[in-house]
This record gives sequence, C-alpha cells and structure tokens, in this order.
Amino acid sequence: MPELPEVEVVRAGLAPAVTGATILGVDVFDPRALTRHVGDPASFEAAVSGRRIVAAARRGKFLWLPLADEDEDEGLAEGEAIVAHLGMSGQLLLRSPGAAAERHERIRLHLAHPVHGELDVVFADQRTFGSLAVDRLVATLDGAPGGWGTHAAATPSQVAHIARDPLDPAFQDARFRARLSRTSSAIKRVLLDQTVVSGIGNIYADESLWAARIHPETPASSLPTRAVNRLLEEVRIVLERALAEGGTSFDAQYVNVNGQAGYFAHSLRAYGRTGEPCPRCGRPIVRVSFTNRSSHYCAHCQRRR
DNA sequence: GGAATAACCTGGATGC
DNA sequence: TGCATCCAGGTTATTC
Repeated sequence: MPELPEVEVVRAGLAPAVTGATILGVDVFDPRALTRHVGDPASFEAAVSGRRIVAAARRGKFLWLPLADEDEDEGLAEGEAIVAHLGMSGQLLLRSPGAAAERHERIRLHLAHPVHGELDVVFADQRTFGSLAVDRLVATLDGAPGGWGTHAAATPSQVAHIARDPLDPAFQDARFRARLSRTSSAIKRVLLDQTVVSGIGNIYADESLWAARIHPETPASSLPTRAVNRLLEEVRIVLERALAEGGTSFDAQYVNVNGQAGYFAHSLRAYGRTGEPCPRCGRPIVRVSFTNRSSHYCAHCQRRR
C-alpha cells in the first residue's frame, strides 16, 4: 500500500526523467482514473498537452507535477499541476514509447525530454482508488516549500488541507503535540488522519506504535509529552528505514517507476505478523479489527493505559 | 464542529 | 473444480 516511503521512491524515480519534459499527448483508457479531475478526459488532455513539467513534488501520499508553458520557470505560486494519488494500488511507471500496455493501465502520458528523448509515463491501478487530475496551485499558508522536490511555496488546491509529513523540514512538532492534546481519539486513528500528520498509513502506523510501545487505541490526549516525542522519533526512524529499503512490497501492487519491489516487508516488526513472536518479548503479535481495517500489536509490550 | 462510519474497487485467498 | 464470500485499505461524503 503506497505510503510515504513508497510514494517518495516513485517521486524520486520520476523527477530526473520528467523534469523539463514536454507532454506531447495523453491516452485515457479509463475515466475512473480521473475521479479527482474536474472535467472530462478531453479537458484533462487539453490542459496538459504541449506543457512542460518543471518538477516532481510530494507531500504525504500526494504527488504533483507542476506545469509551465514553454517560457515559464518553476517557482510560481500560481499555475497548475498534474496531481497524482496512488490510492491502494496505483503505479506510475516509466516506459519506452510503444511499449506493451501494462495490466490495469488507465492513463498514459507521452513525453519528450530534451536529454532523454521520448518516454511514456504509465498510470496503472488495479483497484482504481487512485487518480490523476489537473489542479490549480495555491500558496502554502506557512510560506515554506509545498513539499519534497519543489522550492515553490505552493501545493495543488486538493493537497492544501493535507498536513506536512514528519520528514518535512517545515513539520512543526509543537503543532502536532498540541493537536494530539485536543483529541481523545485513538492514537492510531490520529496517525492515519492526513490533516494531522501525512504520509502514514496502516503499515507504518502499526510499526511506529510498536516501536514506541504504545497501544493503538490509547486516547491521544492521554499520552504524556515524553511519549508523543518518542512516537514522533519512532515514526521518523521507521519511515526513513523504509525509504532506505525502497518501501514495503507484499505483492506486485507496489513497485518503483521501473517495476521493482522494495524490501522493507522483511523488516516489519508487527504489521502482518499475526501469531508470530514479538521481536522484543517473544509473545505473539495479535491482530484486531480497527475501523474497517486491522491493527497489529504486541499486547504485552503495548499495554493499554 | 468533531468523531465515526460507509462506500468506492479488484483480485487473491479461503471455505464449501 | 467451481462458485461464493471475505479481506486488503486511502480518501471522502455522509451521518451521528
């Protein structure tokens, strides 16, 4: 499931290939892949064709490719971008022009790069929770760059409500602590709330809470400052380790832009290890239903307060 | 206004 | 073997 490390791997793979490239044309094979786009496939194609990609940016699980006309530079707080969200199973793949269609291919962008020549960016998505869109850029409220991979203090309007991720230099720890202190919701639910902290999904929420020895249903406001700080530290460690290992792949659902899987699944301590011994105390990891999904934790190490 | 829940979707795994 | 059901989960609209 693409969370921050997986999306960042995709962004980092796209950036050198698409930055500076001009979009020659678009093929939309499934309009459901444009559910975030206001307008029909023809309007999407018209909005991007002939324009130049000036960066590959990311905040949390959202990616965007700021667009410029031939005589514009990046850095504008206005303008438009192609926004991408991979949802549950979305992939962005780099392919040679004329390469065979991918399974579940929904959209293909045809690009011409001044150095690399022509290439295609394929958006494939099995479960169709992901989508592309053209969206206007809006200035960030704090004046800092919109996210990783861009110097422009702007994000697509669809991303404006998304909080910064814990690896973002502009992430404010104090603001995070204050937000937690105001809600009695379960800490795992808060970690999954992208308006509080972005980039964390079910896998890394379970892993971070295990590392910080916090029960997933602990009311956020009951956590002492020391525990919140430890949790933030563990979140960052888990995300950085996963990023270094290329992300988490359980099957072919998550791959980088070249179709290769990441290795972090081998390093998971709690997620998906139901019944296996806790790496810390040896007692079995348990799985419980949690808001239409699963939580994995050690009932001994992560006792409920 | 905050919190909880349902719906969207496909394919692999499981049970009968 | 074949069919039916369950499960995975990010985001958002809806409901409480």
